[in-house]
Amino acid sequence: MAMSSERYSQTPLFVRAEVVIFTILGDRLGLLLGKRGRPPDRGRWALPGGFVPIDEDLESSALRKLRENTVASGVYLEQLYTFGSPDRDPRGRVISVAYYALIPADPAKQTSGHGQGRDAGWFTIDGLPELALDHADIVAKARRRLVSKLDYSTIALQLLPKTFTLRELQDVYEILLGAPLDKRNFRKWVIAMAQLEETGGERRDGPHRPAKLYRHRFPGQVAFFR
Amino acid sequence: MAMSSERYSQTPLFVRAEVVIFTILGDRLGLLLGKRGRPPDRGRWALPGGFVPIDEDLESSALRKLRENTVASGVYLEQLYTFGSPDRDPRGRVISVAYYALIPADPAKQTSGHGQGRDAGWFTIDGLPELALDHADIVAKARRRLVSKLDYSTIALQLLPKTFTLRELQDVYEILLGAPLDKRNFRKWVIAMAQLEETGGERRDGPHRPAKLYRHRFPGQVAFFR
DNA sequence: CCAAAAGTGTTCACCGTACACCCATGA
DNA sequence: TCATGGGTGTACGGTGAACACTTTTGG
Repeated sequence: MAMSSERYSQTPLFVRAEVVIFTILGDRLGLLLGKRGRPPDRGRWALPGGFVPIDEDLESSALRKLRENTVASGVYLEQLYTFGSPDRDPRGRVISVAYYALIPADPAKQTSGHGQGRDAGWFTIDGLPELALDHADIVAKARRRLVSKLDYSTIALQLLPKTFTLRELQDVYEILLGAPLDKRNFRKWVIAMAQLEETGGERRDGPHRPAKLYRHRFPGQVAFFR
Repeated sequence: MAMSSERYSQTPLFVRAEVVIFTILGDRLGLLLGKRGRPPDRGRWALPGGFVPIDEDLESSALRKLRENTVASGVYLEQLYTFGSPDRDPRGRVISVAYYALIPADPAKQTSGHGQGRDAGWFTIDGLPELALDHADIVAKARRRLVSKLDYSTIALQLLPKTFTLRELQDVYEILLGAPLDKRNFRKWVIAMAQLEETGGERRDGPHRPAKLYRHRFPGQVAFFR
C-alpha cells in the first residue's frame, strides 16, 4: 500500500487549517494576524490557524479558528487552496488547507495598527509585516481570489453590515480594485447585478444629505453567476 | 501544541492526491477511472490517485499519478479542491487534495467503454459507473470548474492537439457546454479571445473541403482574463 | 447660505447575437 | 454532379463607459 512511505520516514505528517480573515479597515482592505508564540518563526506575524483535530472537518476547523479570533457570526468562509510543499514548515510535512473569510466592516476596529492586544491585530494589506513561513503566498492568493469574484458575484456585500449605503458599497469595490469607479454607472450596475433593494431607512452622518440604506434582496445568500 | 490531538487517537492520518483526468471521447467529455483492487469499495471504479509520499510535493504527486495512467506530457494540471470530511474514507482520516488534468483528444481512445484493460479505462461523463467513496463529488466539482473557465480562458485548447480546426474547437465547447453554438459567431469570438492564428496547413478527411488548421499564438500558455 | 455628500439620465461605441448562402473537395 | 462539411458578413439590440448638475441636510 502506498502508505508504506510512512514507515521509512520519521518525518511527522500534519494537516492544518489557516484562515485569511479579511475586513475593511477605514479606507483599506485589512486582515487579522497573530504573533507566533513558538518556533518556527517565533515572534513573527502569522495567519490564524491550527492543526486539524483528527475527527474535525476541515471547514469546521477553519470556522473554529475564525470564531476564536473574532466575534463574527454568519460569516462568509470559502476554501482557497492547499499548500503542501515538503519544505514549507520545519516541523515536518505540514499540509495547510487555506480558507478565506470576510468580516463586515466595523468602526470599532478602524484603529489601524493592532486592535486586539500585543499578539493579535488587524493590519492593512499594503502595510503587512513580514509573515511567518509561506503565509505571504497564502495572503496573495486569497486577495487575488477575492478581487476576481467582485464582478460576477455579490461577495463584496459580505464586507458590509446587512444594510449599507451605495457609497459604502462603492468604497468596498474601489478599495479592492484599487481604482475609482463612476458613481452613476456603479449604482445602475450594482443594483441590478446584486439585486439590491431600498430598506426605507436612511443613514445620517455629518452635515450632509442622508443616504438611503439598501439590503440584499435575498439575504444570507451569496449569488454567483457563471 | 495543537498536534497533541494525535496522541489521543489511534486514527491514522493520510494525505492523498486524486486526479480527474478529462479528455474528449468522440462527441463526449470523458475521464479516466481505475478499478479498486482492495478495500474500501474494492471492485468499484475510482479516480486515479494515491497517498502522497512524505517528501513529495502535492502537485508532483498528482503529476506522477497522471503519468502512471497516461502517456501524456506537457499536460494541463490544476489544483481543484481538498476533500477532508472525517468519515469520507474508512481507512482513517484521509485528506484528498484533488486535481484535474486535461488530455488532448486522441482517436486511439475513442473506443468508448474501457480502453486500457480490465482495471482501467475511459468513461464518458454521462455514463459513469457508481464511483468509490466520494469520488462522484470530486468529478462533479471538477466538471463545474472546467466549464466555468470556458468563457474567460483558453483552457479548452488543452483538450486538443497543438493544431486543430475551428470545427474541432467548437465541438469541444459544445460538448462542455451541452449546447450548440453559432458557427460564425463562435469563430469570430474564439479567434480574437484565444489569440489563434492559422498554421498554413490544412486537414483533409473525407470527401469534403479541407479545413484550415489553427494554433495558439503563444503555445504552452493558458491565457486567463479576470 | 454654505459646505459636503447624495442622487440622478443621456449619449455613444462596442460587442454578443441572430441569421443564410456559396465554396471546395473526393467519391 | 452530388453529398458533405468549410467558410464567410451584416443588421440590431443591449450593455459598459463617459460625463455634470441639482438636491438635501446640518452647521
